[in-house]
Amino acid sequence: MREIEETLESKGIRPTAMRILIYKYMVEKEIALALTDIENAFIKSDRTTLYRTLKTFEENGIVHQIDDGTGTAKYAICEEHCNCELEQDLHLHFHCNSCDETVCLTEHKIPHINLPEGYKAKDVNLVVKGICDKCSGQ
Amino acid sequence: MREIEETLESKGIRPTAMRILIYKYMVEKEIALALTDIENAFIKSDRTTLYRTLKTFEENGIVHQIDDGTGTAKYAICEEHCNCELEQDLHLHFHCNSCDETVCLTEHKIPHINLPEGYKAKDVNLVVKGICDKCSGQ
DNA sequence: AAGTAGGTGCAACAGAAGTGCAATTATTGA
DNA sequence: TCAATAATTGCACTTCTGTTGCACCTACTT
Ligand SMILES: [Mn+2]
Ligand SMILES: [Mn+2]
Ligand SMILES: [Zn+2]
Ligand SMILES: [Zn+2]
Repeated sequence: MREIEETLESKGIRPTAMRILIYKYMVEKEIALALTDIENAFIKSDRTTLYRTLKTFEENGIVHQIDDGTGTAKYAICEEHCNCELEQDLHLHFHCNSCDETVCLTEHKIPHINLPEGYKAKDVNLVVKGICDKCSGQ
Repeated sequence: MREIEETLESKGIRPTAMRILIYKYMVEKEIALALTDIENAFIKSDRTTLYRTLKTFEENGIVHQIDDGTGTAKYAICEEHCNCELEQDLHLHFHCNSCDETVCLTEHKIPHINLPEGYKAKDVNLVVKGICDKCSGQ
């Protein structure tokens, strides 16, 4: 708890009760979460607060946003020393068509992509869809 | 014109006036288009018609849908012998942060991605963002 | 020409994202 | 300590994209 407070403070944001709870929840879940997911977990709090909390987290490099192709944005806690606010977040994401969960595969970095003449890459997004380990293990 | 009719018929859909015009428009544009883009180009036609036309096109392998990370779906004409209805569409897409256009880089196939034990890939989406050739050439 | 299947237009709805403003809570410093 | 100030939260409302139901129209079939 104290640890989470320090993490938030170290990233320059004030560790309010709400923020600590949301951070804790996201760490425990281990999968990427949509605003709606968090909304359902914190029914006593307002959507806008959760929305702005995620935005603040993102702006301060606490979470990164993931576009997994489902149409709704997902968010996941950044790794310890990730600096995705500065550079791009290089790991790939996996979306399971069976359980509908999206996870960060932080160990799996995105390979270098070469582009035609004149194109300059700033960011790369790689999402693999299929069946996750939990679902294929049945 | 006759050519477009034949293309549509060969894919099993009726070549109505509307469909021919939309197909023609998408071929000429050469970039991936959102429903709204097409809507603005065909103000006399209804959103729903355009929406369902794109859906029909997609279901019959005439266009493929692209999620470029902007939050709105884009559509682009499929290559001559692409069979993205059956397998996944393997080329990568590029979104320019300057002109906001998304293009298919059909020559650039997505490299093989290896996944952790238990994960099974069915589809891969790779989007590179940055500055396109037209915009960097200035 | 009548019947039928497919295509189109209108209206309405759902969900996600985003904004303005007032109320509340936390921090500052006199 | 306590008023002033700044940050955070909650409520209401809007916009945008995607989607569906239903009625009407149009084009093929026999
Ligand atoms: Mn991630
Ligand atoms: Mn493409
Ligand atoms: Zn799964
Ligand atoms: Zn450009």
